[in-house]
Amino acid sequence: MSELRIDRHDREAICAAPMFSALPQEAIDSLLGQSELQLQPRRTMLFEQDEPASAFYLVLDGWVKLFRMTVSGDEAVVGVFARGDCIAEVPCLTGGHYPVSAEVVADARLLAVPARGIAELTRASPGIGLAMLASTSLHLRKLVDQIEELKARTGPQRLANFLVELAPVKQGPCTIALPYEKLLIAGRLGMKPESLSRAFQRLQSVGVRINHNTIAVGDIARLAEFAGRERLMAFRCPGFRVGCAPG
Amino acid sequence: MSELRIDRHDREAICAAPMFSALPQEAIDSLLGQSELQLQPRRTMLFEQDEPASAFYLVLDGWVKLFRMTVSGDEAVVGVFARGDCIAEVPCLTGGHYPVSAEVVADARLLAVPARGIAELTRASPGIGLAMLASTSLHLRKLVDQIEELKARTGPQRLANFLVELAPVKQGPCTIALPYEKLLIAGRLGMKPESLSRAFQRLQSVGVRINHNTIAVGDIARLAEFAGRERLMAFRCPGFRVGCAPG
DNA sequence: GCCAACGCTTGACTGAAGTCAAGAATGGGG
DNA sequence: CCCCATTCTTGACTTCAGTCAAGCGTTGGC
Repeated sequence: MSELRIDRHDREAICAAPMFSALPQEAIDSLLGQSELQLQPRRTMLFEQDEPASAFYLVLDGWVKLFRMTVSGDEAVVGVFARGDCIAEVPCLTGGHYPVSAEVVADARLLAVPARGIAELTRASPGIGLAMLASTSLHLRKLVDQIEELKARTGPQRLANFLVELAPVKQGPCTIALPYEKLLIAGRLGMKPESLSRAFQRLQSVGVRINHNTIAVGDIARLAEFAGRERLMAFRCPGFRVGCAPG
Repeated sequence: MSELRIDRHDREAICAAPMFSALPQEAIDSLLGQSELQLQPRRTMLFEQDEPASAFYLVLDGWVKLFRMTVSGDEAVVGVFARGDCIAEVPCLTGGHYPVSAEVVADARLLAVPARGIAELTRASPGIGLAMLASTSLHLRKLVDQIEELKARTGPQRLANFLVELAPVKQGPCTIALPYEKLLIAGRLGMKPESLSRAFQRLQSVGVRINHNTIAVGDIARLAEFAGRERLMAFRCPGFRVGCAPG
């Protein structure tokens, strides 16, 4: 729709993406020639689950959420993607359908690469299959990480881990600006907003202060240790009894 | 170790695997020539997480479990693979490390394809990158399915779904033989053996009878419907009270 | 044939997280 | 400016699943 140009800055981001980095310059040029720069406002859909894959996207700015609608109507967030991330390149190349839906959750600038473009390129420059595999490999890892996380960590631990990944430092104190709304963070971490609130509260006991969108961490290393802890059963009150005695 | 031959029957299974099906006959021959047929008994490891990927495996018989050890020492099962399934082809091709560990959980016959073999083949027959992408695409889908399942379904629902996938029919009654031990099924479904036991009990109310390793289902369609239900809060007894009255 | 090991089940209890409902805070739109 | 919608927080309650412990049944070794 809009006449937008790819500037030098964007070009860097594009070339750094795993799926482009292994390609020769002219292959990239060819793809960029067919691609379109899009501005998509928040709350718009890039594509819906089960549609035939017609294009893949590279995020230049903003945030995009990948999710599935479950039978019961609520959504399962599969990932949230930012600048430099590539979305749906696999179904595009294999000629399949999108396995998830994609929604813009913060006004985004995107590079949309049409599927037919890749199909051609594949014949012209055969190495591209391998290049994409590198990209896919990353996605696989992330999904496996997510499964491990869901199976083995509690809500507060997942949140702690999320914060550690966002943190600019490896140890010592720091402050973190939450990248998007808590509603979405909750989805990303596989819990309800109420549970997220409580998870934040719990983290106060390991030196985390919350103020709207900014988080102050006393010691990142301590937070990281908490995230990896073996299913926190801390906070046990010794002589505590519940309800009425039996009999 | 053993001098085993690939018979016609195995060849069929190999050619049907997504990552081989798109390859020309001579490419397959070349790979098979370098590969080794292995017999691996139960409880042996194929590879460990973080080892450099030296070979990938195609399962011809038996069952192989992929998992991760968590910091706390218990394992998160990422998948359980059977005849026709391909394991670890991606890290092999991209020259990375295994992202998970693999253990044989039922005596297995495996085709082990060395990594260097693929590297060569990649240069000789450039389409192979795409072929593998097809295979990878499947893995991605399965992982996404698993994440959705963990996030949106209860234990009994996951079990119901597991049974439905095993069932030979789409509706009506049938009996199912559990493919491996309940201990492993529990892992695969992301719960403890105790919880699995209870999940089986719950399923009795939707027409499931359990007898050791064989499951009798009254109506598969009913079970499938239960699996997709919106977080079963069924089975509430109207006038039921627990424990002692308050005050 | 006995005993130990293992896989599985059961019960009682605890803690984790979803639900429902009510309110505070924020942020546009008219 | 006010109003309404959205987001976030809090509280009370319920359900789900893990833990601990005991018990049953099968299997395999001696």
